[in-house]
Amino acid sequence: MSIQARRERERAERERLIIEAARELAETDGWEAVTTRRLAERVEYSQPVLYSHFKGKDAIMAAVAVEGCADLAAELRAARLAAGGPVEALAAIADAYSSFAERRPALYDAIFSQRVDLPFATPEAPAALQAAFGELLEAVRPYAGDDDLGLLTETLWSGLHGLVTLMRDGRLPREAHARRVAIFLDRFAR
Amino acid sequence: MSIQARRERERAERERLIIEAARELAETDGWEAVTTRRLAERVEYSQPVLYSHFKGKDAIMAAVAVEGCADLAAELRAARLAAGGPVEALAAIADAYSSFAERRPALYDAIFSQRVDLPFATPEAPAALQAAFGELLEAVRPYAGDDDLGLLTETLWSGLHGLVTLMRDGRLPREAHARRVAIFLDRFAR
DNA sequence: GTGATTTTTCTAGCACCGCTAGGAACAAGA
DNA sequence: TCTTGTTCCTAGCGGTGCTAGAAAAATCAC
Repeated sequence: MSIQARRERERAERERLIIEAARELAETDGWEAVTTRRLAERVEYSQPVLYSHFKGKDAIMAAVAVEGCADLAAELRAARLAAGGPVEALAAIADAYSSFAERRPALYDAIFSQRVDLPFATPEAPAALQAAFGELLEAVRPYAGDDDLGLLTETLWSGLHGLVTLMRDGRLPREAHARRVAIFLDRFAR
Repeated sequence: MSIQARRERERAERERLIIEAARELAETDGWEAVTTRRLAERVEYSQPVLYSHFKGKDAIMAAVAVEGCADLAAELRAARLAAGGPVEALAAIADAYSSFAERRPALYDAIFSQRVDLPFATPEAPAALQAAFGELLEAVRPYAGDDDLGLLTETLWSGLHGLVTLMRDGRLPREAHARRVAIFLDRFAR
């Protein structure tokens, strides 16, 4: 019995190791540098062990995404709680969102851009993801008015996502990002 | 003299052939199916000829993107001109934008999502791209108020882009898309 | 402790990718 | 018809994700 437990513990440890290696590699060199070979080398195992933990590279990315989402949720929460009133909270959460995307692009991409099969807008969505969305939702609540709160939050999220992604891959001038966000929030909350 | 001209004409023709093949393949099977080998087979030349026309696969995608952008610009323009007043025009253009992204996902991705080095927010940006942006700009103009028209247009664009991309890759429930767009436009124009 | 069995892990390789060097085939001019 | 210059293809490089089957290690039975 105990030996089975030890084995499972070791397996879980190694799984963590893989996820961390993937995240580190992605954050330093970008996702295109995250290959199964490099990953295997990092964790000091051969390639096939990765496939005993994850179905494939996509699943590894998904795992990294879920973890990263917890970080995002925490940052959003901190920003929201530190703010004085509803106006500041909305601005703070938008700022935290942008900041996360800028500081941790690889993580942001894994969560929101890369094609990776995570359940999103369903009850089966990872808790961290729901938590992050929940933070946005609370910031939006004061502005809901007659609109559906969930849909309105999704709209805010989409707006931020669009602003951030188009800016980050060079389709919108970076220097005006803050002003665009300000305009967006102003209209959103008006 | 004439022989040189014929050669250049043939070259241009073949270049068109490559771009069309890439677009078709991308639109039917997705960009991941567009490989230099398959492309070469389609145009009935060997792989290396592609590289005598384009610097690499990215450049081919960029060429497809520019072409596709002309289509988008035309559709946006048609939608805008067919609309009665400013309110209808904004709704129509948002609808046309969404519709383009849904009907021609591969094209949309090449233009707005894939990492492809096109000059965007500069004077050197392809004319088609500027034309598409210009259509958005005209639709936004009546709503500018005290805001900078360019920035405001970028914000609208970002919002639509976010809504469309998150919906299209399964991160937002598809069925509520129209309602989200409506909410967004309502707040945007309020 | 020793042999059999089960589990884990690695070696080697598949089919594919983008891209390119170097030689063969072709077309143009003498 | 022969030479020259251009065009184009064959073959191959180093890489990718992923997997079958052998080797090694750990566990169990005696």
